[in-house]
Amino acid sequence: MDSVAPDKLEQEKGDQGLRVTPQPMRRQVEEGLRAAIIAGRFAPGQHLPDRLLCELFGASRSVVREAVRLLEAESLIVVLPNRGPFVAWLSSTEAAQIYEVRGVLEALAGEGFAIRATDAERAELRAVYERLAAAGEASDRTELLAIKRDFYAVLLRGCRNPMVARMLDQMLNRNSQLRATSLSEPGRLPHTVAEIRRVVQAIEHRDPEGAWEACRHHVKRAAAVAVRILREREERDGTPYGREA
Amino acid sequence: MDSVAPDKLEQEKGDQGLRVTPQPMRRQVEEGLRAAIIAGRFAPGQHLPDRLLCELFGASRSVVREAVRLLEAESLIVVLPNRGPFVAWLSSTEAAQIYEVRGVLEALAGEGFAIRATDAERAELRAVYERLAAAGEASDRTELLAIKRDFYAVLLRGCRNPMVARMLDQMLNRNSQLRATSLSEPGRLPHTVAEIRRVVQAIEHRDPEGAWEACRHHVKRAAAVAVRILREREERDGTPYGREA
DNA sequence: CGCCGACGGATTGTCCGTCAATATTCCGCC
DNA sequence: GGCGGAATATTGACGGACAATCCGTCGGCG
Repeated sequence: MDSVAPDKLEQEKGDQGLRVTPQPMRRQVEEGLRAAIIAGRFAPGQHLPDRLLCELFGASRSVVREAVRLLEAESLIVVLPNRGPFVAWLSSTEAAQIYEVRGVLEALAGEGFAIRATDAERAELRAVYERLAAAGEASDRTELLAIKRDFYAVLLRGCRNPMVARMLDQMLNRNSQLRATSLSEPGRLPHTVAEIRRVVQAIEHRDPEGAWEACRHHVKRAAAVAVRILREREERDGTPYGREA
Repeated sequence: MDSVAPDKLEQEKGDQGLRVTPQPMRRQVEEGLRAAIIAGRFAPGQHLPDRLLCELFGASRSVVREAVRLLEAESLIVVLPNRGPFVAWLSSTEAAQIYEVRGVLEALAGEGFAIRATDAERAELRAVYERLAAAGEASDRTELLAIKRDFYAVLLRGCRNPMVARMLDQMLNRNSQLRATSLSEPGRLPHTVAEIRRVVQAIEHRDPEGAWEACRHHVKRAAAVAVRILREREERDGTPYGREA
């Protein structure tokens, strides 16, 4: 059994370089489906027959099924035996657990950023924060979500730990629908801005412990709001997953 | 676009109950392949042509490819475009990053166990620890690895947080080969036992903070040993992945 | 009237054969 | 001996086919 090791091949994904060959079809389906779920274009709990996905993406069943398998591993899709794929949904307890994990990962990312990021990256983070602070209550949700997405993009890049980035990214994807609702909670925005400011300030002072605490604090607050909303919704209409189109 | 939610279906995996229907072939391939990689039956960096996997598991290409996709999402397999799947390998810096993530997750698990585990589970954990303490230097690696696997099984069950369990399980799988080498480091075992004892004691005292610190400390120590060994190995033979049969 | 069971449609799980695109190997040629 | 190109192997993707399973419906029966 030979174990020939590929020579100068990188397994990192960051170095696709100047590669011009198109992504394989599978990736396109995978990314499209992931984006659609994260954006809430499919309702949680919705059934996704592979025939539907086939004609939606214009791909064959093999490709669709492989993409579904990947998203299943990310817990964005749940595959029931002999029933097929469903869009994953969250109960309030699951959401609380996710926030718990997200808290420590985000703290780790903040700490790493404070230690290892470049000055340019610090400035970038500050700039994103300023955009958030400038966005008043008037801004719509999509604007706010975009800013927060950018914030995390900078944070995950600057923390210099692809593993943290991968895991935290999964967590953020997993509760992306929730973030939309918790961000739109009336009166929540000023608190969010203040919490993020603490993170940015700690990072600018190169204070890893401070960044750690600020991140954990922020996630803890966000979790409290999101879980409360989710629990209220569950009490109101009995089902843990939405039914909006 | 209807979004009919399946009624009392659970998406948790823990409740397969008394289900007697055989797992789909795909799961068998997936689990077999995962187990083989974790056990080190394939060398890191080894190429796994799907034809090989097909006749190895007696399955068709579709099944094999879907299983590979899942393991790709777990980072146990790396798929190079137009080259196919390879067994993932670790550089010393990647290993360090994994240990960093594993540290906070394990701390979170320990904390959760201290807070939420039942008395029976505490006793179980203590029992596993006693087995570890009893196993002298004489024991072979497979025995030690089995005990540690049991330890983590109890820990992940008792922490009452399936998300932490999933993530941490992935991390443990990812560096399973490393654990074998770091456990067999001469003189390391007594330290390991002492570190684990601190974890168990803190949990028995229902001291979440103590458990947190003890877990982080244990992982930090294990990381130091593993990364050092890996770095030495890289310096010695230049390649970050083994070539043993 | 309501429950139970059989039938039929729909969907998944799996396999197979085919074809194009790409990577690897090897061989002849200069 | 090095180089270029053909031959081969492997992946990426497609579509059809078939059995097994699940779901809803309909009809029979107590």
